[in-house]
Amino acid sequence: MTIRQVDDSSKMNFKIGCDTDKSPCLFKKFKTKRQQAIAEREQVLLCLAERLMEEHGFSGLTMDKLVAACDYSKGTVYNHFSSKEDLLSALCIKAMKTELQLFHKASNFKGNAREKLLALCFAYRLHALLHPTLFYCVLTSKTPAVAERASQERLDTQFVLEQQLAEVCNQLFVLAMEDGDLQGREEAEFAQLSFAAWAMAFGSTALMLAASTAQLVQALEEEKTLMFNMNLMLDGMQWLPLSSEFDYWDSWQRVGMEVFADELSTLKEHSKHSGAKGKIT
Amino acid sequence: MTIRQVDDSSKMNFKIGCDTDKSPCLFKKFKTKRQQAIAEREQVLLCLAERLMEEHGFSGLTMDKLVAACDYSKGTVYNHFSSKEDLLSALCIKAMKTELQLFHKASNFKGNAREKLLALCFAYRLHALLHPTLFYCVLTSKTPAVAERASQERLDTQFVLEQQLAEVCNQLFVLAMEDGDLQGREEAEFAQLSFAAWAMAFGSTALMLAASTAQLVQALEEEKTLMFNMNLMLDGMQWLPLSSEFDYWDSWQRVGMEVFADELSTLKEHSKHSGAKGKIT
DNA sequence: AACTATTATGACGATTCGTCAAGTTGACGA
DNA sequence: TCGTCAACTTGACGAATCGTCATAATAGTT
Repeated sequence: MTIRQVDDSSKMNFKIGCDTDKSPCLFKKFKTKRQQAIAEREQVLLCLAERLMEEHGFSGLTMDKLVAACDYSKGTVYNHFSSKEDLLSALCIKAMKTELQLFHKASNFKGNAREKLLALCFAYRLHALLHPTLFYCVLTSKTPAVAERASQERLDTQFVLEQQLAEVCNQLFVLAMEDGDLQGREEAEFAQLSFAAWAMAFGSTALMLAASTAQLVQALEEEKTLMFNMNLMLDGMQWLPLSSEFDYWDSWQRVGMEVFADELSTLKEHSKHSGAKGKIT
Repeated sequence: MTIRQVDDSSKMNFKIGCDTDKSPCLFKKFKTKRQQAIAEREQVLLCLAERLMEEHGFSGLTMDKLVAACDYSKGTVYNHFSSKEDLLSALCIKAMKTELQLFHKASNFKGNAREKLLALCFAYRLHALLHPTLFYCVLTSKTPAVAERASQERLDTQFVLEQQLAEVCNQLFVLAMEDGDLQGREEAEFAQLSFAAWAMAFGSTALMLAASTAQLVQALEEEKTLMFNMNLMLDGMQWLPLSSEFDYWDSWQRVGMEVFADELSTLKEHSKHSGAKGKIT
């Protein structure tokens, strides 16, 4: 199997088994029970960190608090995450993984290519609403302040996940092309079009999440706004069928009922318990 | 003792270019020289803070460092900014004010309504490139972690500025309607359409600024991407003339040459001195 | 059991945030 | 010019946090 990492002896003492699971389809390839236990503990720590952040807000996540909340000492925690930024980066990875799962679920929606893309956007917004703190976490991880202090391994993982997320979107353009819904576009343009879709979904979602700006758009129906914006842009791409000749609001609602019923009820439950909007502080 | 608007004739700042009450609280009327001096000092502190952030990065801005860098004591600095978040909020206001100035400049571009909207986007991107750290600053200020600890007065100012920025955009929709370039839209829809434009401009700009995602779009021509995305969406709105029948790339370049020549040369100068991209850490 | 490589511990120094009691300033009236 | 007092300034301080490292504990091997 894999050769043991004997080479880098200087780091050996300080780095524990940061699981080298760059490949998502992972065999758990741990030599010892010990490393296995360490990897499992990392997941426990991450869940704890996520809970701390959801409860006490974004700035309420502290290495000291995490240490106090778990059964291990500071040194042990620092063996897993070399800095607070590294922890953030790990949380970002966790968020992207669940996002990817939602994406895969969304692309199973039965419908034409454009409906599937809307389903993807539905998943994107759903994820942001379910985990608003993690959404900010992903944003923050792009900041150089974080990126510069995160371990290279995690940065690589982030990059891979980003590509996988983008690939799900790209495939829909290929599908639309095959179905004849998108004409006169070169395959080389797909990256550009895909980026446009991503930018619109991200921009709309992020702005709607931001509290103060919400005052400006409170007159709008938040639920419909993302779909509305995406439709504007997809019409601009001449992606058939156009929104004037197809009831995408019906599709949007069906995505919620047919694919994400569980998540939506969780969301309702959640917002009942904790006020109007998820706390992010 | 509260004689408010009596002594303004003696304190009038004769600024070239009729500055009536556009900026809400910059040129207030001060009762005493002392308060005048304090207000001026606040501007000095803000400039210092901005420089600290540009030099040492986003996380390099510290109250302690600011205190060390200026000639005043900690208590005095805290008299101006009640917390680090309040300072961030003040920087955000500063950023939005310069952005508003760029917006006004942009709307003077000679052309049809859609060209003017593109000019606005040009200004938006320009501002982000000129002050990447301030761009992140504005983003961060929307975060509850910051908003909850900023003074109410600053939050109000932010809200006013936000409305003014949005109003510049809204006016272009009115203009397009009057010119017959946008048909079949109710005025009630303007807020929605304006939000869509804002979301697209913000999403595209923010994603392109984020370092790691830039790897995904490095194949694209960054310079053209924002314009491309905006055109997709504006075509979707049926905002005439459509991009298929008008050379907006020419307009885009003319905006740079005719309106923002100075800023562009500053930008080039800046990027020469300090590597490829602005540091944000 | 003894030995060694790996992991765990928590006290510690360094930074940073924000406060406050004591000291200083300056506008104003006498 | 001087005294007064409200407003402003100062910097030492306590609390919280970050990250390190010498030392203790443990698992695996002989």
